[in-house]
Amino acid sequence: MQQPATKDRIAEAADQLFYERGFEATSFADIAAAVGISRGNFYYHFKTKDEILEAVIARRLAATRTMLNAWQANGAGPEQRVICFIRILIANQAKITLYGCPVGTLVAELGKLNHAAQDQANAVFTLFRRWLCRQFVELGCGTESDALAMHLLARSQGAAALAQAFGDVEFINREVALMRDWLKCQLPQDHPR
Amino acid sequence: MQQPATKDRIAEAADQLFYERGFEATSFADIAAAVGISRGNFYYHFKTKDEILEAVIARRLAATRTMLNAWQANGAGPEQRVICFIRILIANQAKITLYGCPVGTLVAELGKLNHAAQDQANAVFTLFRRWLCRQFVELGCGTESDALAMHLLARSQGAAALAQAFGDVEFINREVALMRDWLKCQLPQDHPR
DNA sequence: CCACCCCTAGGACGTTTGACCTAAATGCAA
DNA sequence: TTGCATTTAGGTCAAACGTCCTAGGGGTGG
Repeated sequence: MQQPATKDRIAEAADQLFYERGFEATSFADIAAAVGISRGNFYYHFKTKDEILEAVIARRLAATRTMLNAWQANGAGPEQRVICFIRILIANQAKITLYGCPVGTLVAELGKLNHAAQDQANAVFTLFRRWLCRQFVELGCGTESDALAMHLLARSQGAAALAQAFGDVEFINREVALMRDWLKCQLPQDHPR
Repeated sequence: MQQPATKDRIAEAADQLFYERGFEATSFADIAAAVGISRGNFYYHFKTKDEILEAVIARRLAATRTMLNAWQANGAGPEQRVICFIRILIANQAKITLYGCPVGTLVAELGKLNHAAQDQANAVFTLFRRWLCRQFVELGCGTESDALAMHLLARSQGAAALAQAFGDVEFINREVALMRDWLKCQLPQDHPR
């Protein structure tokens, strides 16, 4: 059945365009042109723009879940798993320098105008937050775990934001190194401040 | 002469609306309605939307310069001055939780569509960067000073981004506390507190 | 008193947007 | 074959957008 093919191609193109140009700045015509289909076909699959947004967010949620599950199952310990998270910044260096963090910029944009899908977009953050929290729990950080997860998320967001602002790829590497140093200091042995 | 009055009122209203709703999402009519003037009068003062954006950025640049100069002149040492910077997050807690960082969100938005004014908006970041760098130099951090400034900027951006995403005011307080702790650790040992 | 000019008001323009519709073509499956 | 899902190409619509124009108000200077 080719039903999912076109619908997925639309969601994929919309995903990319929403990331590169923003949600509001991307028009139906832009997406249709990117996929190479007619506007009519477009409405056959998605009736409103918000529907596309939901599909895009669902896509990102699924992709994030898959990635986190893969890390969870690859046999490494929690510290290595957190390092996997930190390394996302390096893996996506080029795009982050150009467009910032896909999650952060979308949440920020939707939040500015109280868009209904803001909570859904935020769910991606929550996914990372809970996953990171679990890693810190396994590392023995106890009740501090959620705070550590939030702090690491914030560091990532900040690194992405400034890398985009200054177009500085190298800055990401420096921040990643600092995060890895910070992570070492959060291990139970030297945890107490 | 009251010539600047209306022009400034427009820039002020646009500044606020660009912050709360974003640049693209704010229309001429929105700004005109906020100021209480007609769209025609509007065009008399600003011929294009980009002109308003430039005025808004100029406003923010001036306000930032004034703020930094005030801190520079208030007699405190460089460490206290950096703490002044960190405290911006607390002073603007409520708005940041709702709309994020004014500088960061604008730069991110303009960057997404290669807007010509992106560099001007970035200048606000550069202002903070250089000012912070000077403080760290005075603290004796030497060649690391600029890196420390960038790092602190990133931490602020991250704190603002996540506070907005999760609508969590308290998170800002925790990040501010962490930044102050971090700042203490950056002081060379021989530097008196 | 008149002329001038800064300021303001309100409407008109051309375009684009998201949304909707239609009629017909294509292809696959029962 | 019939039937259904998919795709195409095009047009329409109201609303909103940035932009632009003109007419008039109101004070100052000559």
